[in-house]
Formats: sequence, C-alpha cells, structure tokens
Amino acid sequence: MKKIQLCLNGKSFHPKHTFENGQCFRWIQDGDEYIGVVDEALVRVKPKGRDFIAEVLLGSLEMDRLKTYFDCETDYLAMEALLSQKDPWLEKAFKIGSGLRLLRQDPFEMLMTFIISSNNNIPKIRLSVEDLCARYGKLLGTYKGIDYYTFPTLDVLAQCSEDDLKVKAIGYRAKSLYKTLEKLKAEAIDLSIPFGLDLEDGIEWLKQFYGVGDKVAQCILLFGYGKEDAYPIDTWVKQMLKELYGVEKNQKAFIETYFGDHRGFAQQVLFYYMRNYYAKGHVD
DNA sequence: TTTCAGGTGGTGC
DNA sequence: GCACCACCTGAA
Repeated sequence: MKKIQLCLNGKSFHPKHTFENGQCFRWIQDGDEYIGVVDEALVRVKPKGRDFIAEVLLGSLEMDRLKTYFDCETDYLAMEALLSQKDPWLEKAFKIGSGLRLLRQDPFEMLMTFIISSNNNIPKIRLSVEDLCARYGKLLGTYKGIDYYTFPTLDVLAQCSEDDLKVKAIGYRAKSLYKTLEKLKAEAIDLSIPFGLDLEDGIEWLKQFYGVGDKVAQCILLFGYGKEDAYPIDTWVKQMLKELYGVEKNQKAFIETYFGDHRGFAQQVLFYYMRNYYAKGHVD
C-alpha cells in the first residue's frame, strides 16, 4: 500500500497555531510531533526542515481528503498579508499566530463536539470527546503505547440511551446529544444540507437541534462546513472586540462590516492572540 | 471547602 | 425583543 504523505509549507502552516486554537480537540502534542485522528485514520504531523509532513500512520485516508482537511486550496499567505495591513492588532496577531489554518473537519463530528463545547472549557471538552471516542469509536490501533479511536458514527451513537452518553465531564449536555441524535435518526436528516446554504440559513438550519444556538452553529459552519464567513462570538471574542476595538454593542454588525469576507479567519487569529498572548499580560 | 468558567433553553416581562 | 437564571463538573 502506498504511503499517504503530504508536505505542508512551513511558511503558511504552523502546527501549534493550527491545533491549539480551539477549533479541534483531539490533536495531541508529543515532542515536536502532533498526533490526531482525521476521519478513519491516525495522522502524524512532524517537522521536516522548514516544512511539515502529514503522514497517515494507521487506518486509511485518501490523499485528496488530507489536502482538504488542511485546507491546502486556500492561499493563507495572501490572506495573512491582506489582513495584516488592516490594523495593528491584526498585524500583531499574525506575528504571534502566523500559520494558523482553518481545518475542514467532519460535519457530524463538529455537530457533536460543539454541542459538548457549550458552556464548557477546552480541557473538559477534550475529556468528554476522548471518552466518547474510546467508548463508541472504532479502535484504529496503538501508537507509542496509546490507543487511538475514530470518532463514533451516527449509527452507533443513535443506539445509545441518554445514560449511555454520560461520558466523562459531560453533565447535562448528554441530554442535548441524545435529543440531537434522536432527531437525526428519526427524520433521516442529511447533514450535507448546510454546504448548500448561505450563512444565515445555515445557522437557522443547525439551530433545529437541541443544544445548538448561534455560537455553536457558527463554530460548526466554520470548522465543519468550511464557511469562512462564519464568526462564532464567545466570551473571548466579546472581550477581544471590547478591548482591542472598543466595540461592546452590535458586535455582529461590526464584525460583518469591518472584517469582511475573511472574518472567520481574522477572528480565529485574533482569538488565538487574545488567549495566548494579550490575556497573559502582554500588550505589544 | 468554596468559587468560577462557560452557551443554550426556558420563563417572565 | 430583552433580561434573567438554571444547568454540570473539572480546576483552582
């Protein structure tokens, strides 16, 4: 079998900035490598000179899917250059977070994951998602002594009772997962529908599921459907808009007019800057 | 031991 | 349409 390997240009890709900005919860760092599950495969990203190699270690994944996952069609260098010119905050954010890419993850996985993310924090989200995968996913194999599982399928999860879904740290969100899974199965809902909807319709469509509000819907559209005009507003983004741009009211309108077409990307980079730099006491 | 963070759904105005 | 609050649990 041919090895699936993808070279990611170090100028437009940085693993830490991509994997640790709150868009994904299953990638883990191991020395200079990152290990994560993409669909039905275990993938390793490791440095090679100034670039990075993404390689399938276990399971199977098409080369085209791997390229899509890392959003290789988008010219991130051009986007960074364009946005860096817009204002000093974006310029600073890109000095910290250059190489951040928006991953194109699986829509069903994003729906489940971001329901879990509501009123929650990253370490707890990771706990819940990993436990869900270990209990109901498929074992891909072992790498460096750690077992890796796929994200469970709709068919498997739809068999679960609400109690079955009470994985680690999930709390009352098990009810949201259960009601959403029940609806997906009972109505045989096609999760590819939002690909063909514009942002507003996509948000309304996703809000048919219990546990999905505006913020969660925008996350699912940005990270699962490649809608780069989606802009999830969480407490960090609220604080970022207030502190960096002096905008407290009508934040939606500000984002749409000020950041324009690349607002999803611009906001993600500012979010990363805010959490990892500004909030830790640096202001420059 | 207590306090806190974190979106959604529901209630009451 | 807006303001409020319950919901749950790991971490500090």
